Amino acid sequence: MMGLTRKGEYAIRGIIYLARLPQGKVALISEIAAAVDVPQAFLAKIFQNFAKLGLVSSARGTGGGFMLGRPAAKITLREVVEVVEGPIMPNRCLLGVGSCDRAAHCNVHPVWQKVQSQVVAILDNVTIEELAREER
Amino acid sequence: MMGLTRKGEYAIRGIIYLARLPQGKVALISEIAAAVDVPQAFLAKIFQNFAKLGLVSSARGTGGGFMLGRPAAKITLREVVEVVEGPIMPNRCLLGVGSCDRAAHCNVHPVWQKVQSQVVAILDNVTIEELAREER
DNA sequence: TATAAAAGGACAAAAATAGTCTTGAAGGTG
DNA sequence: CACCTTCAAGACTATTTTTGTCCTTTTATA
Repeated sequence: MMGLTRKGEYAIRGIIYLARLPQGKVALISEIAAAVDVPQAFLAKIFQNFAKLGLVSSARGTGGGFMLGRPAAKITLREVVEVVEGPIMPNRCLLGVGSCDRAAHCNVHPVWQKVQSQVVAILDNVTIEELAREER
Repeated sequence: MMGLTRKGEYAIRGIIYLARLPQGKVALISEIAAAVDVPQAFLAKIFQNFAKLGLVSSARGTGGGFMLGRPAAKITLREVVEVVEGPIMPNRCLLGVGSCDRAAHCNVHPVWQKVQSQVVAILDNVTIEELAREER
């Protein structure tokens, strides 16, 4: 329960790979996919999403490829996860008005709200730069 | 992402219904299902799990039905959720040895560990008794 | 123009979720 | 005992989500 899907894992692995590259270096999707052991076409989709959101920048044609769209220290784990998994949402109830007619008189609601904000807070506080650091 | 399934929602609704019953009163699965608006056969499965774990006690035959297996104040939301959804597990990595060969040198790992323990802590601190209280 | 790459869309397979149905077992009642 | 009531258990089915694949188009470079 409450689990990241494979897509989420792949996304994290992929962007960490980019973050570990020397400044200014671009990487082909084929290279990234091979390096982080993810089906290339699947990873390509994920990186398309990244690109649309500006998390990575992409260039086509010879010499093209992907690089981070901004410094790794400015990309949070939350962003990466939410791009592919959607908003962190422990329960439908939290979707908003109308989605849970019970919301008004539902004591469980505030619990999920708390869960959500705690998880968001944790993931917001982790940057890709930290995750990319090689340490032991 | 990170979401409760319908089964989880149903489980919570169902056990709260039980908790709101007067002491010692038993409820038929048909009654509960109608009251909380859940397919009866599906809810029956959920309650079978509850019974196996002792969260509810069940009796067959005329006059049978379900009641809480212990005081609502002694049943945590975490227990209820985990019975039907399995352990709270934001990432496969946390499953244990061998499940993630990256674990040893993976900086993301501790983040999921933190998420897990935070969520568990929240859900452990909420009892069904609290959830069953009618207030406004 | 030919080639290299990402973008985008349609499709397909597999797994998880959500739910049904049928039969069996246990317990009461006349 | 015969019969009815209720939960238990397992097999089955349908739907949705996840996890991919493949093919065509667009953009860029040489």
